[in-house]
Amino acid sequence: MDNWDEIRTAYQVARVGTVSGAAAEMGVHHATVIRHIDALEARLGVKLFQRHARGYTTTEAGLDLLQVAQVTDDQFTQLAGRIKGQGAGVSGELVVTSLGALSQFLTPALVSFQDTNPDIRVRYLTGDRLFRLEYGEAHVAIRAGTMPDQPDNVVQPFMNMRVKLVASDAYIAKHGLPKDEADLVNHWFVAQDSVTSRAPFNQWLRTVVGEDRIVFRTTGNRNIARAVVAGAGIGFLSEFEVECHEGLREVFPSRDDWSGPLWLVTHVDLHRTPKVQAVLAHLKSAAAAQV
Amino acid sequence: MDNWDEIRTAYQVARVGTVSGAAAEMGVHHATVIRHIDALEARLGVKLFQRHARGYTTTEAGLDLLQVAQVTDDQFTQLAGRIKGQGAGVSGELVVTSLGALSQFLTPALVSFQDTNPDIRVRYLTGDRLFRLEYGEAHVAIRAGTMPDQPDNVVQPFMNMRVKLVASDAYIAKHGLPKDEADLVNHWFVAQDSVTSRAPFNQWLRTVVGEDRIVFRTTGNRNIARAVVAGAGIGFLSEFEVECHEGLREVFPSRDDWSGPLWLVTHVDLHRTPKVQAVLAHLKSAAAAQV
DNA sequence: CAGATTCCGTTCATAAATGCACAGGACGGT
DNA sequence: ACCGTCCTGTGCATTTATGAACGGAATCTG
Repeated sequence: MDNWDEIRTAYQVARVGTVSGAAAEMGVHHATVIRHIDALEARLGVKLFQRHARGYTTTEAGLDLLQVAQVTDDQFTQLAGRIKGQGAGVSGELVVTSLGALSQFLTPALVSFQDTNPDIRVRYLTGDRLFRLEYGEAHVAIRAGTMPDQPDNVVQPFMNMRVKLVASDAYIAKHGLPKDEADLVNHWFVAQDSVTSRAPFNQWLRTVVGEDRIVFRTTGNRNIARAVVAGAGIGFLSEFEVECHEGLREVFPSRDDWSGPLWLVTHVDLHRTPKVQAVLAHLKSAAAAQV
Repeated sequence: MDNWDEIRTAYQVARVGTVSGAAAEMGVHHATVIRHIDALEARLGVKLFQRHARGYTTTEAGLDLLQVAQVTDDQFTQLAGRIKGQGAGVSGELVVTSLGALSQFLTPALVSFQDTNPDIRVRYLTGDRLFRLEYGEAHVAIRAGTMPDQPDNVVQPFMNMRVKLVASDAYIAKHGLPKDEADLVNHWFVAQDSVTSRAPFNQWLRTVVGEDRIVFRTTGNRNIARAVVAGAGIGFLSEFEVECHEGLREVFPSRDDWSGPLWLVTHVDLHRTPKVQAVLAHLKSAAAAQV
């Protein structure tokens, strides 16, 4: 049973009772209606209508089709309403993904967004692997580093993630504070496990101190924070993470060339929808308030 | 929400996950699939899919469409099965119409037909007005008189309705039996009210006896039978009606030129269906058994 | 009873949808 | 790192479906 348009034509004829009435209803020529009916009946091998001078009256088969197609028509009308409304309003699911390090900042921003848009259901995904926008895994992604250049992605600058070089009180009690940059080579550090990290502060660290001074390597910002707190060494933490740990002190004032840009990335197919636009605006205003 | 074919295309894409897969499924070119999706999305104003190199993945709107169209597809498949099966099998409603005079013969024939086809629901309509096949009021009609020549009707000879010239015992006791045809002018008759009746036996009666010998006219074969039984006069009754009344005697042996042909009439749109063919065969065999 | 209306049904010109061929990109295996 | 495969996307030729016009039949109406 392919060719649903012919079913729709037959439905209209069964509903209205005449070919010309159905043709006017659908805005097509009545010859088209006749052709659809003939084709459908030929394929089914059963007459759906009895033709006479006053119009078409349904056979039993046509009556069956009428009832089924009536339901279908209602279903499709409701579906169209839902889809159009969904595109217009700000509702449904909203999936945002980012590096785990940003959860301190993003979580409250997303909560307040959900608060102002009660029809939204937020899913905030963080993880080591990159969630891919092009597979529909997220509506909005926050990416760090150099500007992404995926062809189907819409990229906007978001904010700078300030990082601070901090040490715990326990570490300072044991090794003291570095006097200046040159003194850093005499200290111990905690850093990202991946040697190839392209984050600006990691590159800076690699140029200033040798690899042998990095005594603790781990994966994930959370583990780095724990290691710093435990006194394993000096390390870079985002300003959000510094705020939520006790006993951390900044060993140097933040340098601008440490901070890497963050990008708001959306898929081109979703970028124009009001929902995505709304959350983008909300996140940007939250970022502005942060500074 | 017109153009149900595009919905079907979108449904297949949502189900399969790729444009080319859906195109192969439907036996069309993948360019057609792309065009359908684009047109549907443009009309809805919402993206149904996110495009990427591995295929199409549904958005929320596309998922909604998938679920609705899935139901529709099932419904249409079942509908096609019902309609095709209905065309193939002998089931459903069967509407037969005839003159009331034939109910004595037709009713048992239709009962036995329903007995051998339990899925049949018989509606046997008799009435003064002619039920019109072209409006779908009946599947099969039994007509008397000259061969009908409606353009959309299929006409087959059915049987000859034997009529007998009978009188009641009460009449015979009063007036005696006619000795021969010439003696008929001395008797009294019961006949159809309509002077213009074209039934052969009525025409014969008009030529043999004068109008003034017809002392009782009424409408409907049933009333004629009652008048004859009551002794009002001699009258023509079908052989079926003679059988079910007591005290009637044939005044002459039946003449062949009294009997008028009966016709089985079906609408051309229904004539080829197995159901109609089955009932036609059954009625013909019943007529043959009658003779 | 005759004109007017409203249907259906068919033929031919036209517009629209379809198929084809090719290009470009992404992914996976060797 | 390269090649093969599978996917999407687009311009062009063709088939297909559609629209316009006419004819015919039945019904309604005054």
